[in-house]
Amino acid sequence: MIAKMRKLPRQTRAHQTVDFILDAAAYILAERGLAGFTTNHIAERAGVNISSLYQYFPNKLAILEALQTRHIATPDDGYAQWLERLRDLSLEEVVRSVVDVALEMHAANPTMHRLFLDTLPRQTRHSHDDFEADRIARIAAILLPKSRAGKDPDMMLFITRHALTWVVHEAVCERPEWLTDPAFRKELVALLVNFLRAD
Amino acid sequence: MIAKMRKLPRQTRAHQTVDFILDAAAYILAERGLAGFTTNHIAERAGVNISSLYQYFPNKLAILEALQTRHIATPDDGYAQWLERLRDLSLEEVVRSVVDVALEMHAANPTMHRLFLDTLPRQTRHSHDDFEADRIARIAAILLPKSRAGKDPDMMLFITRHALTWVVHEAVCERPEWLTDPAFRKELVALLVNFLRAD
Amino acid sequence: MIAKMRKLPRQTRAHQTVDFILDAAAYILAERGLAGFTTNHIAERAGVNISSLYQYFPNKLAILEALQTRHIATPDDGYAQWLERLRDLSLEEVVRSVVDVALEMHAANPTMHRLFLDTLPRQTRHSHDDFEADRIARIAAILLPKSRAGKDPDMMLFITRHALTWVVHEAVCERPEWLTDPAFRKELVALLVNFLRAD
Amino acid sequence: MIAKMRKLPRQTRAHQTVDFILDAAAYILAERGLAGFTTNHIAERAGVNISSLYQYFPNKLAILEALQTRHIATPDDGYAQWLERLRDLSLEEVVRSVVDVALEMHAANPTMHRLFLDTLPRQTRHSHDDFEADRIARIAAILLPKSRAGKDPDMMLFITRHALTWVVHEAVCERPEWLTDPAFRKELVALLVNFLRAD
DNA sequence: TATGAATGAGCGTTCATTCAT
DNA sequence: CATGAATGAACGCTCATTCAT
Repeated sequence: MIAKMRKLPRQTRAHQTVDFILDAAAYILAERGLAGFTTNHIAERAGVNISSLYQYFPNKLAILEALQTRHIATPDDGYAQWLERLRDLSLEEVVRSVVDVALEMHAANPTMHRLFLDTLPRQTRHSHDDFEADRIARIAAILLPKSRAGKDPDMMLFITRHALTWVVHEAVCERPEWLTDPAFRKELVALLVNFLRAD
Repeated sequence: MIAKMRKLPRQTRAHQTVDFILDAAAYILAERGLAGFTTNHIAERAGVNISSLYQYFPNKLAILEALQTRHIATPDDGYAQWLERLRDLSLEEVVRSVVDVALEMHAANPTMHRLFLDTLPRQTRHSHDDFEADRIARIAAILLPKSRAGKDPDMMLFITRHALTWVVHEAVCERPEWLTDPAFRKELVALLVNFLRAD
Repeated sequence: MIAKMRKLPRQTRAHQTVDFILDAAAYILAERGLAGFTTNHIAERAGVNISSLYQYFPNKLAILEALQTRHIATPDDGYAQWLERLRDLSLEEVVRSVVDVALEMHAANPTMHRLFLDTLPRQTRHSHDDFEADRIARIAAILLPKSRAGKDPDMMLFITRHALTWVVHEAVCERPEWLTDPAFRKELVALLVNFLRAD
Repeated sequence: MIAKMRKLPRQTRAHQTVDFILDAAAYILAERGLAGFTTNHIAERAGVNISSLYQYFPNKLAILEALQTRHIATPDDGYAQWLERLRDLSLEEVVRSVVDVALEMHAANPTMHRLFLDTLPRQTRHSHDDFEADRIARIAAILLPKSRAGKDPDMMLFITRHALTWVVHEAVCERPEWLTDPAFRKELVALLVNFLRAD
């Protein structure tokens, strides 16, 4: 968010402007899709002049990225601690915790998550997934030692990661109510635990 | 492919033209993404006049859809028979068979599959997935009786379906070589069987 | 109609083709206006191939002209005789006769006449009016000697001619039922007779 | 002119742009007819970017309408007063006054009036004539009581209105010099007075 | 800092017309 | 004689972006 912005807003008024723009951008993206996602429309909807928009964002893509970035919780200290605590838990407890986090993350603002999943092609989709991947990778590093010894740990990791991610993603799009349903959480845990624990 | 075409090519020359157009469309989509997917570029690349393009396709979207349709194997008689034969198999055997089919389908032309997954947003993606969904749904109807009794069969089905689909999709995009790797197939089977068979 | 056609249809089948084309042209003109009056649409509506159309008409304009020509009664022998007979009548009788002819001409196919008046700009409107003008001019040559001596006979003629023509035209467009109403005819006669006769 | 514009020009520079566009539009319409009346040509001739044109006019038709509107004198207070004064005049004086106004209106800018009459089909012609119709209708309300009692007053009105309008229109197109010729005015008055006063 | 005005490249699409069969 | 296929020029219009106030 910082990296790609032309200049940082120094006054609160400017902060507002940026927020207006991003809100408008979200609205436009939702309402008219990626094709209708035009700087002119965004500016108009935001009630700011198109030139003002370009004062904060160097180009259209930057808006899209800022939009995505705004909805990813940046990992903080709490995260590191949480990660640390996982080490001492059982496989099932770890998985349960991970699944919980994934569900919570998406349950927080499912419409926004869905927006990106629905309108953006894979290529355009922002680091979001990278972030997630990274986190899950770290977690996996904790998980693997607790799991059966598969031939190719990378492969197990890959499957675990994407199965979880995408089943949640599909739920975001098609069964958002499940995101807070304990039964769903239980099934997800079953899916992963049984896979990792092995036969 | 037929449905959405403006008029059917009658002469072989015309058939060629349509093929050129679709080939070019694939090329353009791969090379410049959905944003660069313009009728003018497609026509130019195809070496046909833009008007010829519009003689066969009523608009841009139709080309995209034709492109997707061209790469879906239409279920045939063999499919029905195969489906029938599943009934008498064990859970594990059924899953194995299903996973095999999924892998084969994508292994056949992974670049093409990836093309769509990478460049098209969910919304634009054609019935392909619907097809797949339908098939997997039928299969699931066979699978469920052989599985543990979950609280919500719909949920189990949902998870099974998307876990398989998307792990394969991600493999298409990032580990295409796995599509023919027996180890990958074995892990996938493990994922699903252990989930369905229960805890 | 003959003059501008590329080749004369020799067989009855060809005659039909030409008729189909003109019928379709009329339909298209009525339904989509002059802007939608395209050779492709006409051919399609006529059920003939576009190339066949071009075998009979050298270009689009020719169709439009043929269409207009088809609906002008070409002056024949009866006309000359009728004209001759006018010479011996009184002013009022002549005017009555002229008004009758004008009304009959337009009453015959008012929708067609209206079509041209509504959709074609003055410039594009075919010789129709020229024809009419010519006839009315001849008639005027008979009328004038029977009328008062105005300062500028050309002017009187101009006014008489256009007043009649356009009042009828407007009636065609907005009060087609008047075209056969004796009261309307009587008023038109009054308009012209009182103008020509008097003070 | 205001109604159909996308946004109002705020700076004088913008005002100029709009004027340039309308001037160019008039030129193009005159020079190449309605068929050649393309937004690209207009913009080029106006020396402004095509996008600027679209910033002020939502589409091609709007330009045409603005062009027509620009040349209709909007009825003002003077008009109402003039109308009032007619009430106390004799039939002949009223008609004379009305004819005068009609002639003056068209004499003011005959080429412009001709432009519309020649190039635009009836359907496309703007409210101009409606305006005129409305005014003449009001006037007719004053005229009729002073006239003979015809069977169908609506019919008399119709004839009076269109005879005047179209004879003037034809004069605009073919005898513009007559618009200021007292003889022409006298003949027009004769046409209408003798019709209304009756036989 | 924010606004109105301007711009050029390009897009999707249709048209009148001609060529090959 | 009639058809299917092809073509190039043009059209209306929008986009992301920059300049002048």
